[in-house]
Formats: sequence, C-alpha cells, structure tokens
Amino acid sequence: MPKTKHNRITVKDLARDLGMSVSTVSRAFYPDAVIAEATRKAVLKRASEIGYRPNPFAQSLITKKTQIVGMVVSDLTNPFYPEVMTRLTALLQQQGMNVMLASAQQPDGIDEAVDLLLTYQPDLMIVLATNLKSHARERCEAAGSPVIFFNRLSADGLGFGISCDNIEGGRRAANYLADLGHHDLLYVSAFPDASTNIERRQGFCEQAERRGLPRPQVIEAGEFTYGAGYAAGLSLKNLPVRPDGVLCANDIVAIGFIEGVQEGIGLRVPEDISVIGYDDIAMAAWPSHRLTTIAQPLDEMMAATAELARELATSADVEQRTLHLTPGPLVERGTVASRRKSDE
Amino acid sequence: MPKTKHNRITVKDLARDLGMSVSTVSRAFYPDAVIAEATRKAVLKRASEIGYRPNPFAQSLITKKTQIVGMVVSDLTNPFYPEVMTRLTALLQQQGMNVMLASAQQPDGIDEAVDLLLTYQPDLMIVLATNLKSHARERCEAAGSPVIFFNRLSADGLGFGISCDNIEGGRRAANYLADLGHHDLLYVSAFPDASTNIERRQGFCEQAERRGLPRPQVIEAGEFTYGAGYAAGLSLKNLPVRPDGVLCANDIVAIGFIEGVQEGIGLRVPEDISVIGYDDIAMAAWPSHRLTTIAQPLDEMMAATAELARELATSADVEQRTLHLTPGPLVERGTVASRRKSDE
DNA sequence: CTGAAAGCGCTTACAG
DNA sequence: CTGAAAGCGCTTACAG
Repeated sequence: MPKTKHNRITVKDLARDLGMSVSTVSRAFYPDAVIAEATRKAVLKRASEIGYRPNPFAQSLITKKTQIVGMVVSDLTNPFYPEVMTRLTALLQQQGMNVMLASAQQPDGIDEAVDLLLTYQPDLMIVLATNLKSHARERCEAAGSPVIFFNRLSADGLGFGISCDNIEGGRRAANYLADLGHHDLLYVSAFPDASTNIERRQGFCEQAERRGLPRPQVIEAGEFTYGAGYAAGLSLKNLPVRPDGVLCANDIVAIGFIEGVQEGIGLRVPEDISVIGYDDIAMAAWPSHRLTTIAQPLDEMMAATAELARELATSADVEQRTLHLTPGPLVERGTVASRRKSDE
Repeated sequence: MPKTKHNRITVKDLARDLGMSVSTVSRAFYPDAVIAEATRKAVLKRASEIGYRPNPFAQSLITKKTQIVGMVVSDLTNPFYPEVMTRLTALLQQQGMNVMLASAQQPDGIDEAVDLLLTYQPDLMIVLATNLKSHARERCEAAGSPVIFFNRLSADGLGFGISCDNIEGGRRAANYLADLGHHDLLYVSAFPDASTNIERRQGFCEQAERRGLPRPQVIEAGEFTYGAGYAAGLSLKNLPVRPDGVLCANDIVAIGFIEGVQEGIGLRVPEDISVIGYDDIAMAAWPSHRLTTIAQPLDEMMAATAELARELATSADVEQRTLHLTPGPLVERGTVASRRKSDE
C-alpha cells in the first residue's frame, strides 16, 4: 500500500456500528429533525466515542449552509483589529462556526481575496477593514453572503452594522474637556471617509460649541495610524491658535500625536495640552502612555455580532439593520489635566 | 416563490452552454488532466465570462484536498503575529489557498477550536501561537493535516518548522554590545519553553563568555508581553550587579523593559543602560521607542512558509523538516550607546 | 481526446 | 418514528 490514505469515519460506518440506517443517524445531528429522543442520544453517544463528526463539505452541498464566516481584514496597523479579530473568532467558534480570512497587502488585492473566499459560500461576511470599497458588499450579497460591518457603517448605509454611538462619544470628550476648564479644542481627524471618524468629529465639535467654546480646530491626519498621529503632532505649531484640549480619532493616532507634540515642539502632556483617545486598546493602559480615552464596549459589540451572525446563518431573510450601542465609559488616565485653577 | 434560493452556476450549466460533457468541462480545471488544449481554453474562457468556479466542497469530497490552511493563533498581544498572520494570509491566497482561523481566549479552549477546524480537513496547519501544547500536532496529523510551526520549534522537534537561527541572533547581540565596550550583560527571558527564547538566550550568553565577559545575568520575565518586560525593568534593582547592556527576548518585552527601567528606577536608556530587542516589529521604529533590534527576515520566512504550504497541499508524502534561515540584520536605532570612552 | 456512469459523504422528501 | 432512494456538484476510472 503506497498511499496511506486517511480514512475518516463516515455516517455509513456509524450506522452499521449502531445497526441503524444512515437516515436515522443523520437526523440525530439536527435538533429540529423528527427522531426519537432515545435514538438521538444513542447516536450522539456512540459518535463521540468513535470520534465521528459529519463531513461539513457533504453537509453544505445539500443544506447550502457552510457554517463559515468570512472575515475581511486589511488595515491591521491599528491594534484594535487584531484584538477584535481573535476574540470574535473565538466567540464564533464557540457557536460552531469557523472563520475564513480575506486579507491583502495592497488595497486592490482585497477584491480578489474576497472573490476567492466567496467560493466557499460563507454564510456571512464580517468586515473589519476600514477601507473596503462599497461595491464589495454587493458582490458578497450577490454571492449569497450578507455582510456585517463591524465598527463602521457602509458608505451607502446599507448592509448590517455593529457600531457605537460615536457622536455621543465625541460629545462626552467635549464635555469632559469643557468641564475641566479647557477652552481651545482640537480634533485630530483620521481616515476622512470612515464613519467612526466623521461621527466622533461631529459630536465633539458640535458639543464644544453648545458648551460655549469656540468651534474646535481640525487637523487632517488622514489615516488611523501612529505615523499619521505623529505627523499631526508635529504640525500643531502651524495652527493659528494653540489648543489646550484634543480629541484624536482613535488611540493609535492619539499615541502618535502625543509623541509628535512632545518630541517635535516640546509641549508637555497633559501640563500644556490634554489629549483624549478613542477605543481603549490594551496599549492605552501601558505605563508609557497612560492614555485617557473613550472605551469601546468591546464585549457588547462582539456579543451582538456573534448573535447577528447566528441569526444570519440560520434564517433566510433577516432585515438589514445597524445596531447602535452606547459608547463605553471615558477612562481617566494621565493625559488630561484640569485647567480650572489657571482659569481663576 | 417564498425563498429566493441563490442559484449558483454549476458544471452542468456550463457544459450545456458549451455543448460538452461535464467530464470535459471538469477536466479543463486540472492542469494535469488529459484534454485538448483548444477545448480547455474554450471552457476556461466561457467559465470566466459567466462567472463559473467549481464548487470547492464538491471538489474536495472527491479529491480529498481542500485548499484550506488552518492557522492557529492565540497570543496576539505580541504585534509580531498579527503582522505575520495577515501577510501570510495574503500570500497564501495568491496561491489559491484559503486560511481558516483557530483562536481561543483561554489556552485550553484552543484544543476545541482546533478540533472544529480539523473538521474541514485543512491541507495543512500553520501554528503561530507560542503556547500550543505539543499533543495538538499529533491530533492534526492523525486527522491528516501536517503542521508547520512558524518561528518556533515544536517541543519534540518533529513536524515542519520555519525558523531563524536564533542562536546566531543572540550571538550577534552579544558581539555588538561587546564591541561597544559593554561589560555586564543581562538577558531578559520570556516564555521559558519557547524555542526562540531558549536559543536567543543561549547564543547571547555563550558568546558573551567567549568574548571574555562575565556570564550574563538573567531575569525571567516569563511571557512575551509588554507587562512582563515592564515588570522585569522594575526588578532590575534587585540584581547583584547593575548591567550596562541588555538583550530582551523580543521587541515587545524590550519596549516594556525600557519603560520599567526608566519610570521605575530612573535609569536612562541608552546613557545608563543599552537595550536590544528582537523581531523588528513596526513599533520598534516608532519615535517613542527607536529600539535597536535584531530583525527577523520576515519576507524570507513567509516565502518559505508559502512554498512549503504549496508542497504540502500538493504532494502526499513530504519529509518533515525544519528550515533554519539566517537572522535578519541588527537594526541600529537609539537604545544602545557606546561605552568605549568611559572605558579608557 | 471525449463521454456515460459511478461515487465522494452527506440530507431530505417520500413511504410505511 | 424509521428506512430506501434520490440527489447536492463535482471528479475519475473506464470505454470508445
């Protein structure tokens, strides 16, 4: 025997072993199937004894359900996403679903990767990348895979979405800075098309004005990266008015921004300028950064995603909707100081 | 029609369209199949026109090849791995393979995740987690999926491996520090069972002695994390001799260590103490860190992995082996100073 | 070089 | 409640 071909246990084997028909054995694995409870138990017991699991390929050929969720990632320089990716994967796997990845180096490679992935007919797709072109959603849906946008809205507002109230988050940051006596605010903007960026900015700026402060200045950093934040920090000196309180589009931008401000123009944080981030990634809590930030309620967001995934994998017609969770708490650490005393 | 069931194009459709048999159409997709070249071209042309792709589930039911590679991840607090994960995925997808993830929060959950993944009979598995128990490899191979350990050796030395010469890397660090006049060295150890940790330590310590320096002291940080590095930095003061040159098990440990040393005991880096990391993750180049470090030749490592993956997915019997690449260059940045002058 | 037929490992109407 | 049969979308000996 030249090839030691791997011989998996099949329904047939199990059926013979149990003295039942394959139909009966098969039914044991479907909760809704009509089968005597005693029979089901016997089958399941024996199955786990001999290590039988239905072949998912054969299953999905018939059921048209694959238990596969496609995950689209690209911009992983933001530590927020690796964290989400692995935790979400773990959660989904607990529900018996498996995660397939689509990833590409160049932004244009992602389309091809998604196509390849669609070949496996995932029950749904989850998009973690911030820069996915919107036509990708249509391609997925045409292939029978609804898509969930995690932590962002699709450009056209369609599709499924899991998002936080980023407008409210922006407002909170403005209120917090206003309460502590800050006067001249700044928003450091990242990827201009990202809904998170747009909403945070909007909430922050509007609330600042509502509190009677001048309309916040804005620096366009352009990307959700450390480097973009750093450059923004350096460019602070070009601003007509020197701000005393800043909200950055997210943590990684804030961390870069602080560094740029400190090294580039020698301002001290928080003595000279207060900075708030957004996300509360693990790095924000590091002693190097001690970043005050608005947390994302990650657990809730992921639980909601997992639940929606289960729904999409089960039911045929689920109405498209976007879940808007409330933002997590503002986590006070070391990058915001009170300006109260100096006011008086 | 209540259910708008998604109707995929099948071989039958394409065969009818072309006036051929399904056998012929099928053969067009297999380079080794016996088929007239003109026929193949016609089939492929029409297929791409109407968007037909063979159903991989039906395919693998027969071929026993799935084009799926299982990727096992767990410890993603180390930024090295997300980077590897996404770039490797992109590479593999270019070869027509898809990546399925196994991830778990608790270390013991990973076994279950791997089992679920094995259900899909991946052609091979790639292990990125540093803490995978060795029996997992046997489970995978028993299920017909050979496993590649990326950037580590399995405990028993079996399986496939892609690794760098970490002993040589450790030596280089020792030489570099010795050349610059350092005298009292320290190795900050991370996960004690990890082959990378063991080898780097060994190369570093042995070479230091070979250069006539006292045997380096060792702090056991215990993990490949920022927190462990930070704690190690704080504990520096407990050492009998204060070291002037340090190699940390990897970059993230080094970054934490530097922070701990600076904040905790007020030593300056590199004026009072030089620190070298390992990996050259993106973060090491950030202005906040400017970490001198020994780079991993990531491109080569990933290319080697992708090639091995292709081989494993194609051939039946590939001999188990571990590739030992040469380490990347020592990247000089800002955390090592010369002690030459003070020596004289 | 091509086609008809069997079969991969399952599920699911259809009878009983 | 259970079983025999058809069939999911493919590939691959086997004839011709």
